[in-house]
Amino acid sequence: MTKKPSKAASASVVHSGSHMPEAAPASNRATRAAERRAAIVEAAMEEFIARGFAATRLDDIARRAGVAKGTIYLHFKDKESMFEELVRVVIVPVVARLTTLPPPVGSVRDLIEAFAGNFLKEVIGTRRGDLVRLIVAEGPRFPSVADFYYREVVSRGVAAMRALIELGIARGEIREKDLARYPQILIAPAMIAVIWQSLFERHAPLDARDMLRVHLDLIFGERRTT
Amino acid sequence: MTKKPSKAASASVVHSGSHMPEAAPASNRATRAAERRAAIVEAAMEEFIARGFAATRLDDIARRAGVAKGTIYLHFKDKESMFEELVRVVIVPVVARLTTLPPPVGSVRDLIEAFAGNFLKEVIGTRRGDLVRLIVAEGPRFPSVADFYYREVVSRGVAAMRALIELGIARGEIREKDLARYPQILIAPAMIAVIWQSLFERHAPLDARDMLRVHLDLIFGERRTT
Amino acid sequence: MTKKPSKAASASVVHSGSHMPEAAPASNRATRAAERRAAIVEAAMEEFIARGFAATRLDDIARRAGVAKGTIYLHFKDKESMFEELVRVVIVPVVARLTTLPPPVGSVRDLIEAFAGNFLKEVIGTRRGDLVRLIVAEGPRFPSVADFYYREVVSRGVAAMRALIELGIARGEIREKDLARYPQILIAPAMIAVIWQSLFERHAPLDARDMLRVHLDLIFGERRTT
Amino acid sequence: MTKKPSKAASASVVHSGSHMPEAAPASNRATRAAERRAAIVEAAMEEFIARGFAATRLDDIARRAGVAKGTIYLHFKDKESMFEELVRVVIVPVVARLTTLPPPVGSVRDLIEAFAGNFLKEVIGTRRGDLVRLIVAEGPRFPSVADFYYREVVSRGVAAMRALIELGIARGEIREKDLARYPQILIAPAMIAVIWQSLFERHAPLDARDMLRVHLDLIFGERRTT
DNA sequence: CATGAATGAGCATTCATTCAT
DNA sequence: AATGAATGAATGCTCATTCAT
Repeated sequence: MTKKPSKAASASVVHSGSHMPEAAPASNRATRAAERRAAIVEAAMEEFIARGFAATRLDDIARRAGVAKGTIYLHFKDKESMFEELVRVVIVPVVARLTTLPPPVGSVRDLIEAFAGNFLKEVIGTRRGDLVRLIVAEGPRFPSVADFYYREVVSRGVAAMRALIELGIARGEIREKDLARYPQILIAPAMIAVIWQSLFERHAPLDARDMLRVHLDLIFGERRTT
Repeated sequence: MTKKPSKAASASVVHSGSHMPEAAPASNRATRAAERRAAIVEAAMEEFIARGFAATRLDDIARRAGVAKGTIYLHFKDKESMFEELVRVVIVPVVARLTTLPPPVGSVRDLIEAFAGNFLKEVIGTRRGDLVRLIVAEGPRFPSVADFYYREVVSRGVAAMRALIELGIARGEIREKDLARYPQILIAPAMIAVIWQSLFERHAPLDARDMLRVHLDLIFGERRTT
Repeated sequence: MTKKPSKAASASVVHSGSHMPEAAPASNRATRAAERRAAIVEAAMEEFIARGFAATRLDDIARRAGVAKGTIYLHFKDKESMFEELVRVVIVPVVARLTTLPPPVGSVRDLIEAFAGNFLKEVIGTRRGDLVRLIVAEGPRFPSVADFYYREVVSRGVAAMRALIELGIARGEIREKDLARYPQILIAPAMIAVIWQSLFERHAPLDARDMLRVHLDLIFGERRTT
Repeated sequence: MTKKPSKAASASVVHSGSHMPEAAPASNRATRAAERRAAIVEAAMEEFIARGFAATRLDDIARRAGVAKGTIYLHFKDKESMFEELVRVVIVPVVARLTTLPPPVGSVRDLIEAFAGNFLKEVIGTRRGDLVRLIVAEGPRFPSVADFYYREVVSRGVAAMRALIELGIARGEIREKDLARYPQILIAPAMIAVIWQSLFERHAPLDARDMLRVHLDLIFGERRTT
């Protein structure tokens, strides 16, 4: 019935950040295919986040993407590989962006605060945050997804945090030396914030930015000047 | 063929802590019914944890519980309410146990360490830890579960932690006064440990106990004597 | 809608020859299951014969058998194994009957005529004849069916015919000694008759009985008295 | 990837016997179209023989023919009419060849042996033999194919055989006068040989040539000289 | 109460056919 | 003419739920 349901008008997770001149018609074959594929990925992510892998219907994805059901199979082998590729496609640019840290000028705390700011803006409370929860939810049934996520995001993030922590210790900004062994502690409140937004936001709103600040105070000692 | 698969011999999550006289033969009607119900809950939890709500088949639950499929419907209205009741049934005794804190003798750090010890033993890396991940996974599709979990576990846990933090601040054990506004920070590494066990244990084992100790050092200042 | 579509009233291929007292109610669980299974086999055979394996819809089989689609899967793993088992179930009793030849009294020609008479009555122009054509049609795609058919029917039939031919040669009834090397020649017109009925009956009716008689005249020499 | 799979290099069934000057470049529009059509027919026959009508995918035909899927629809209305036309196109030249019998010099047996030799070389164990089996398989679902096959092949073949048999009877070569009423008996072993090759060759190889010789011995009396 | 055979709505996937390029 | 991306009806199979025994 409703052929083109306005194509998920919300800000695209997939394309955000791309700088290609979308204004131009640019409707050659390859472009159209890429657009459709992106629409499918976008729609699939919405549905998977909202319902989980097993409960998501390809019919709904197709409808939301504005394509026919069969079209999905022109781009993905089956539902499972769609899910797996989807995670890759969405995660990779985020990682790329987050790991492009500003040059190490200023204090370690400044660096970490910049990182946290990015995270707050790009992940917490966004579709991407929901995706993190989705990975937590489906990881055990999709080892390849868990593997990918560990390899591309977690291990890198842990390594980056460890490097910063060691720098902070060397410069005397961080007192607790054992922290370098558990960079997870540095990240934990941010992860909790992500999950909290998904599950409990309506029960008790959480000021993630303020919480992260308090957490950094705990690690670096309270700041004299805000 | 394999009709009665010996009912998942592992330590029951459901009954631990119950004090009903199981020793007695007690094969009256009511007892038998209660046993069956417990077996179903136990089996359902295993299956839901392993596959998620949507992908779990009642057939498998019945087989694991050693009952017929129809029997499940004598105890639960349908799959959804089974899941919802299941979470209640499993969560309640855990909460009861965790909140039965020892009397506030000794330092606040000692109290929190006792709590963390319990958590390490009873939750992290156990079936109950998996249940937490399951709630994170299915929460958005089961508002009643998320509501229940928030009300019974999260809000209580947060309140309890806040009380302890305030006590610690009052006694001078904790320096960071803002921490009382975000007890989540205190709990975050424990939650991360729970999730880490489920998803990344095989990629990189995590010494949760040691990590929690480091985290407490961060909050209370390093301990002079271990 | 049409719940019980009168269950293919035609003479059952599956049960024909059984002498169980169907008059009795006899509706215990096992009996009912066997009846349903038989109904499915019956219906499946009709559909497979009429449309071939690939073009047959399980929906139609179910409707014709008077059961729900899911019921089929209580009895057969999938469409393929249903087809394979079906051939076995239908073929076996036919083989049993045909190989129960009358005791070798009288001439070899009498024996073979008795056999041909059976074949005319039980196979040519019947559902079972159609099944033979179906096996010819689907054999290449179902090696297991071709294997089974060769092992249970063809090799036995060839061996039995060879024994009769050798007996006929020994007794001087058959002159052509090389015939023992190709019992297929003896059977060939009967097979042609089977196929002719399926394909060309409406173009040119074939008196199979008379044709087989002429063929035997060819082999044994013309009969003096019919 | 493998766009043009070199077009099934084996001897073409479709073109064999054609005398068009393929050597010339001859790339005008009409010729190119005819070549494509021939490639499609060739590919379609391979696929239909291998999988049967219903299980054959146009995709596979197109790939094998080295054309795009849509191109098939420039030559054929749909899958059904492609199958129907295909049978015509392939059968006609075979019939033409087989019915071009050598002038009736020598004995009737010689004529029939010449015919059998042709059949052995051109049909039994070849792609065309498979096509016969395909017609047997799909005939009931394609009355037009069965009609065509009966009209063009079967009725002509039967008439030709009958003429030969009557000649043989008249000349005293054939004793069994009733044979003229059932020319099918003359052809039956050849048909059985065709089917045997398709289905049971790997179970028990059949020397078709020798079998046909024995069959002729049966009809004509054993030959004095080989 | 307990059972498990039976049901049928629901869904992933396929593939003949169309049509814009 | 030729292409192949797109379509969507069709179909095999699953599984939550029911109910006669």
